[in-house]
Amino acid sequence: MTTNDLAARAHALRQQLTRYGHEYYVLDAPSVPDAEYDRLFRELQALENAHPELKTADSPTLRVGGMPLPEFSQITHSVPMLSLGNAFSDMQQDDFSQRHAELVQFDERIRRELAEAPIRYATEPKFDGLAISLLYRAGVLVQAATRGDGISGENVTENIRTIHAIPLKLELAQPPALLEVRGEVLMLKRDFERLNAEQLQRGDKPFANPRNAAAGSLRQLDSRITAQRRLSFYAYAIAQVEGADWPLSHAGEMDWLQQLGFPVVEASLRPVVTGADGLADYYESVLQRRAALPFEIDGVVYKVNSRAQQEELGFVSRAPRWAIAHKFPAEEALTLVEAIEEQVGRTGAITPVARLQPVFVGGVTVTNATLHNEDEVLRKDVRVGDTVIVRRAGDVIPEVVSVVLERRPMRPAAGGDLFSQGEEAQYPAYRLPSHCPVCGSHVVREEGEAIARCSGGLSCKAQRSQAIQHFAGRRMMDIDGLGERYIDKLVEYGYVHGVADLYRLTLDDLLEMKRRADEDEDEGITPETVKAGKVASKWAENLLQAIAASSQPPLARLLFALGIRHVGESTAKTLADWLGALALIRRTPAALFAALPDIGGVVAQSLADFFAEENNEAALDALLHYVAPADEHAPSAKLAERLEPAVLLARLNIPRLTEVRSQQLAAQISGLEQLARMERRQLLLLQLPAEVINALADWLDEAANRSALQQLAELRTEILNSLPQDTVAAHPLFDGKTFVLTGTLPTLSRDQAKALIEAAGGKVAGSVSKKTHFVVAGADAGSKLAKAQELGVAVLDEAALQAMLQQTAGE
DNA sequence: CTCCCTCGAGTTCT
DNA sequence: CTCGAGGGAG
Repeated sequence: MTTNDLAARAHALRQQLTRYGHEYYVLDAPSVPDAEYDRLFRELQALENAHPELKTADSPTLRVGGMPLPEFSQITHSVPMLSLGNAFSDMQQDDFSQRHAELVQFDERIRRELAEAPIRYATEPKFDGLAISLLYRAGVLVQAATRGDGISGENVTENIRTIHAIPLKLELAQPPALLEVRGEVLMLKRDFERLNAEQLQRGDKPFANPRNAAAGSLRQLDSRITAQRRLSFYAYAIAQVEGADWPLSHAGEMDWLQQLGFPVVEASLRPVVTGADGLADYYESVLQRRAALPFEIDGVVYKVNSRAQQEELGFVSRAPRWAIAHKFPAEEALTLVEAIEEQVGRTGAITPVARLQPVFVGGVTVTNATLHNEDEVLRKDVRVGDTVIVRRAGDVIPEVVSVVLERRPMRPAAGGDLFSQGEEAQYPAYRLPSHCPVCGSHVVREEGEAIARCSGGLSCKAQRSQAIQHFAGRRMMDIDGLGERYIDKLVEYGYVHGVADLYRLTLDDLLEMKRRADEDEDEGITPETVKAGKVASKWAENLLQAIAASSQPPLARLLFALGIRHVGESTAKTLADWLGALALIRRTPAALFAALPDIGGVVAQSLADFFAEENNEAALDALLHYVAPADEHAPSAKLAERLEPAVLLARLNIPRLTEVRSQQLAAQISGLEQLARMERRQLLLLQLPAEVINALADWLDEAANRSALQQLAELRTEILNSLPQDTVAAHPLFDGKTFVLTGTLPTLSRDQAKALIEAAGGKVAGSVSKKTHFVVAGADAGSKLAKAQELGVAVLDEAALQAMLQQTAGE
């Protein structure tokens, strides 16, 4: 055969196989026997292997998967994958009338917004699977991504290609230039059961539920494994279309998707209904059919059918206002409280946890449920030995709903006190221990706070171990391979006392620790031990490398990693941006911290306390032997305005000295240094109410206060002198303005645009609110643009932004 | 002083 | 994901 003949044959085979596959997997109506399909498939495979140049992006041979990937790459969604709001309250299984009332409310709200009636709603089941975005260019599947955080997700194209129900190529002579389809990957109940049977046969662990099985299968780096799992897909939305007409209603979208070859849920499960009654009928009917459906669902979804109306309704923060999820009541189960134990968190927070008799609810076996805090336990009056109703709240975290009092071992006497004296003693109400269950330190509950804390600080093993866990976390120092189990052991056996010790660990330490840990848990030495030794040394080498690799973190990550109370990712970034260097941050007094944006009295004091504490100082010094922030810089030029004497005075917590009085005071003195030297009689000359002056004088009479003020003044001068001298004055059009970026800009990346705006004195925020001054929108802008238009916020494109920036040069 | 929003912290299971 | 606390605006 000539090359042309071969190409033609390959093309014909692909067409034939694609058609047969569609008949089999989407239409569920095969027209040829499986053997015939297999024969053609192998012919194409052989042809492509012999002539790799004949391979195409839409070939059915891709369905068997390819080489394992080292990791998934990240993909930014050009249209964010939003989550759906849920306007309905959790309720009992069969509270029909309340459900109806809430639907009427929902429908009324939509009608009010649209000033139109009645409203037509497209409906569909809410699949319990994984949301996926599929991108087709010129009709060929080129990219598939998971939802991730909604903004960016993982590139799972290879795996998605192995799902036969997903077309690799659209059934159109003239496909749209661009089409982005959203839908759900899931595993049918029958495929789930078959997979679990196979898993058991192989001696592998079965999956807890179809959702986990689907997620586990899709997240395989080796797509050949994904190919062996029977995953299904249902499309439910279009995110982008170019080069074709976008249907005018949601139902129209669904019909079009079906024509294009996408599996969509059968028509009787997605009727277009009218008004609250229509929604209620639909809800009840799907609830009835739930068990008989081939896939798992956790509720239904209502969408305003008309796309024009959808646009009119727009978005609120992260969810469309024209689509809403109506979840079925969470499955509940009864179980026994075997014990109530306390966990000690990183900050010392003591959390009571109910240890439950294992019970299968909502797709997983639940054995623990948090009881949050003392008040919560008492409010629900959960006691050891009680039978409780458990459910998985928000679909994830197990929750004790209530106690079944009738089943309490000592039944209360009818009409009388709940318990007689003796019974009360036997089944006592819960009491939070007065001493930490781990280290025995006192448990302290601050006035007005819900949470009680262990006062042991880092001398408490639980807190120390979790402080190290936090330090190693992905968003902090990102030390891979250092899991909870090993950290606990390293602390327990005394290899690690503080975070600095991590950097002193040797290969021998790690292997010894692991050996001891294994001995403690398993019984004795197994024949596997020799083999395990090799695996262990690999693990230990990797870990040492990961630890070494973490020695030059960005300052913000290091600060976050220190685990200072009230200092999370965002506050750490503020500190790094504004103050620039750890050495400066370490000697910054509370008043100066509090002068920074989004840092108030509590956070500022927490910071100052942390760095003043000797143990922390020592630990930090030790750490700095091994770790140096990579991006330290001079304080931000913008700091100057934050260091105004009036601002600092107001943050010193001097009695009676309010914001206004601070300004008046600042105007009358030449600087903080002068104030720090003033005697009472000099203060009396100030133009301020006598009581303010007296309070100020009393405050200054405390030697500690006076020297703190003196030091603050000196530090202020020092910082001002260290500020970059050649700073251009902030751009008047940008200074203090808040910008929000959305969509893809033609030439600038998101980070570049952000840097430009910040350099000009502007602030870049994540979401649009009344306080936003400008929204910079690029291609495929999503909800933020809609929100901006809704709030009447000025919208710029990249060119307009550049033009605004250019005006700096002119001035 | 009172709202509203953002940030921090805690949590379960595979 | 959800709750509570902190920060800042009105």
